[in-house]
Amino acid sequence: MRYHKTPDESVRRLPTYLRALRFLSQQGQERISSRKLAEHLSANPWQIRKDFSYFGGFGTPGVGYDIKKLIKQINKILKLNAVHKVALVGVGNLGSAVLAYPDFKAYGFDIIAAFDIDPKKIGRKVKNIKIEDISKLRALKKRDIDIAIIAVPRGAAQKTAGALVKAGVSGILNFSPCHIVVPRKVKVITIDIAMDLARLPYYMPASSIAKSEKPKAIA
Amino acid sequence: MRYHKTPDESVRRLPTYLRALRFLSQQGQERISSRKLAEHLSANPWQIRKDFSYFGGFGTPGVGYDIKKLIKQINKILKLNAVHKVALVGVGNLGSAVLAYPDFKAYGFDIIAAFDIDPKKIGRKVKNIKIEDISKLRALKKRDIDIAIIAVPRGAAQKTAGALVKAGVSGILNFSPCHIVVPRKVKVITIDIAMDLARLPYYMPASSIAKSEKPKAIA
DNA sequence: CTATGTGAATTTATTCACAGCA
DNA sequence: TGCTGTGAATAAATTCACATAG
Repeated sequence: MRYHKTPDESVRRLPTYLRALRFLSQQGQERISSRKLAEHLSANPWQIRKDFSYFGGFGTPGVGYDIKKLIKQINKILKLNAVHKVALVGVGNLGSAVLAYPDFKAYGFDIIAAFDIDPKKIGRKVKNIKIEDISKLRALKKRDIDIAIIAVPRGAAQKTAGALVKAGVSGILNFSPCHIVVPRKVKVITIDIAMDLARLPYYMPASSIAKSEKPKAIA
Repeated sequence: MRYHKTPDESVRRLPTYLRALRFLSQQGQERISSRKLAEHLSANPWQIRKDFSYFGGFGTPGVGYDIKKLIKQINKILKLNAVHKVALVGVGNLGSAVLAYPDFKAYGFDIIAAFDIDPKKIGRKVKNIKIEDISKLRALKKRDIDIAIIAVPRGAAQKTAGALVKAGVSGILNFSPCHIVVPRKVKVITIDIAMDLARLPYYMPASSIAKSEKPKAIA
């Protein structure tokens, strides 16, 4: 393996490989070829092999990949082989759904703290986690929390992000529908459901779009 | 403007431009330069200009872009200038959060139907929408619904997708944590929260990762 | 004979640099 | 002068093709 800057796109694909491999492993499968894995994901075999090769090649020529071993390797690459303690900020509709999301544990994420600004919510327990006052947000680092999930209204998102950075997190998953600015050392991934929905119609055939148009024609 | 195949990446960025422009417009701003817009988004001016140029260039040299006009243009490109009627399938934690998500209306999406398999939920009203039996899912087309949101458990996702395709939708936003297969003419965008969270640690400095590791060292 | 791993070729996307308009 | 729009240059990602290992 020569020197390669790993494409960001490869990193983006690794979790989906992981998801598929975990599924196959649970089905009792022990080995898989890049071709079979590609079929399973609607992807191409050479893409998968290339992606793995950036990190060193984990397969056996003529045989394929050992699923369990591959899972371990990907976990290691993605730094998922240590448990990550996570704080949730904002226990509204979306925040509550996040708390109930079943898959986090499987990938090594443990939500151990939740914060809200609403006095009616503070002190209540959701999914065995006591909701704390958002003003108690400092010193997450002392509690070993390095990742936070922001699920507060748009107007509070940037302030929350600032507080989280001060509190020492180095990764943020942002569900608030806005761009947030943080120091370079902190990684933010924003999920804005409306943004994803908004690019769906572009790919849909025009004929399929229901004709209930607003009268907003462009000259 | 010559012939260009528009990069998919440009299409992915358009909704975020739209989000920023809507915000600026609400603040009462009427014009903006690519430089200022870029600052607002932590992006580069030339990227923004290039993105717009794929669709024809909407600005005035020496002046900048008329925000309202630009919003209309982007809406048109993304086919958001007609209302899209949307069905939600699966009214669990995440589905309920989606129903309550405030921004859909602003982008022209109207969730007018919700389906679930749980008899206890069927018939109940959530956010003014009566939950229907999932078996009633056929003929969404007749109700002018061209987009569906899947928020059912993993095991039911592929079956649901198949039913939706049969029912005539041509766009699917999939929240179930799995890859789903549909005919080429149907566009699927999958949001798997765990997948996004799973690539966060990769970008975090190793020193920041709490050392509560599982004893799963690789040889 | 099968399936990986990887340089090289190709395609796609980003960045630059500047011509031309207001 | 200030800012857009866009060819050309550069960089990044994907795909190919095949040498190599089991």
